[in-house]
Amino acid sequence: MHEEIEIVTPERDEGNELVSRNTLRYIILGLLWAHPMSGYDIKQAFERALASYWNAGNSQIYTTLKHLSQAHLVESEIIVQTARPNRKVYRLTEAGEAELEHWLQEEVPARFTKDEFLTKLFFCGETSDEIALQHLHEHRESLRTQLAHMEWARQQYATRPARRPRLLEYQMLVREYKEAVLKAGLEVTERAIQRIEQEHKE
Amino acid sequence: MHEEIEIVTPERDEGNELVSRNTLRYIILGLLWAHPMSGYDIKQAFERALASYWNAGNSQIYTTLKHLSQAHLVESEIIVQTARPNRKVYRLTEAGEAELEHWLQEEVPARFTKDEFLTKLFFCGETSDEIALQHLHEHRESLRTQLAHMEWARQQYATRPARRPRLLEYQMLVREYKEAVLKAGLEVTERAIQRIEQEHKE
DNA sequence: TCCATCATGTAAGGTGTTACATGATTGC
DNA sequence: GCAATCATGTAACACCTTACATGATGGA
Repeated sequence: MHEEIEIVTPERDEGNELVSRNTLRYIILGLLWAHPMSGYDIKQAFERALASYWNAGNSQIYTTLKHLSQAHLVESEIIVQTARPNRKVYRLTEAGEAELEHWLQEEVPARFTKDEFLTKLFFCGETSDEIALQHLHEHRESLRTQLAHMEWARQQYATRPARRPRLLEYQMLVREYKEAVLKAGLEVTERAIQRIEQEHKE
Repeated sequence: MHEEIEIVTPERDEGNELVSRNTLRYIILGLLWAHPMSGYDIKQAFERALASYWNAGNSQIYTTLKHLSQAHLVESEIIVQTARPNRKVYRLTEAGEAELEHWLQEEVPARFTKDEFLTKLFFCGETSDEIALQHLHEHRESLRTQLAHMEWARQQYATRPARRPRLLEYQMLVREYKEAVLKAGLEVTERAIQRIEQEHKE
């Protein structure tokens, strides 16, 4: 009896484009390129820096690491600890680096956009203005929280001495982008709230 | 021998909140509330009005209609046609209306954001500025196309005589929101392109 | 003749989320 | 004594995408 180890390699079609995108794989490769990390570290990296653009639960992170390992894109080493559970630290293999490089060059696929707030708001004409207002208020709160997080991130980037300035440069650009988009959304939301509240006072 | 018909009703937990969200279900209910429609019509409604906020393929639309039908939230009627394939037109049941109403009142769930462009840009410090620039150029094009579509939609809303002004009001708000967000993204993208191109001329 | 439109679907597989399981240490 | 943190994972399922299947009509 022997274990069958299934080697999962990303499939490419004739045009050398990935059939399945699995963004999470590449995010993990991108993170590991910067530093070798454990699954736990990766989850933390998401929460610190990436969560506004992409996020994943533990379970997905650990299973993806396993897949990457089976595809020989990463390799792991167990760091024995006494007072804490052992850590399984992953690093990129050469194949992993090549894979990441390929993803970075590849065009961003055009995908369906999905925005649950706008989708619900779209149908709010089928219910009362009170309900719509409540959604708008909640959304405003959410945007303010997110903007506060962006401000926090800005300060992090500003104060941290950059060991690798190129990495930081693009992370700051992404932060700037997200902040601008959130602000634009906030303005429209605030105007809408005012407008609807005005109509109801009259 | 008899067929077992599985009645799929949306599950609620004790707090009376939906366990699974299945936004597409509610979008379809929302569309059918306005007019009875066939699957084909729904696909077209997506392309005309909804695609910027949510979209779905044919296959998903037809299977979801089937589910909704099994859950007695919609009912269908076959419209026989001679020169074209028959149409299966769906309309809301009372249970369907109640379900829609419930969804409209329910808070928008906080979910992970996913933005493939920003995610890739985040890692562009790990590759060359040339590659980043190419992504930025492609993204700019995409934003311009989307903005053109928003302008088209604005004109549609402006010229169409509103049979049900409340429905339109919120659709226009959503359009306005999306447009503002796209514009904000375009500005940051254009600034970034200029900045990076400047650096390379020096 | 060839392609687009009308119209409805099935099958398979990839992706993402929730719930669950485990167990020691450190700080309040 | 209780909760949070550290640390890794499995199982089940919900959701989404791609590819495929069918077949008539009408216009370029």
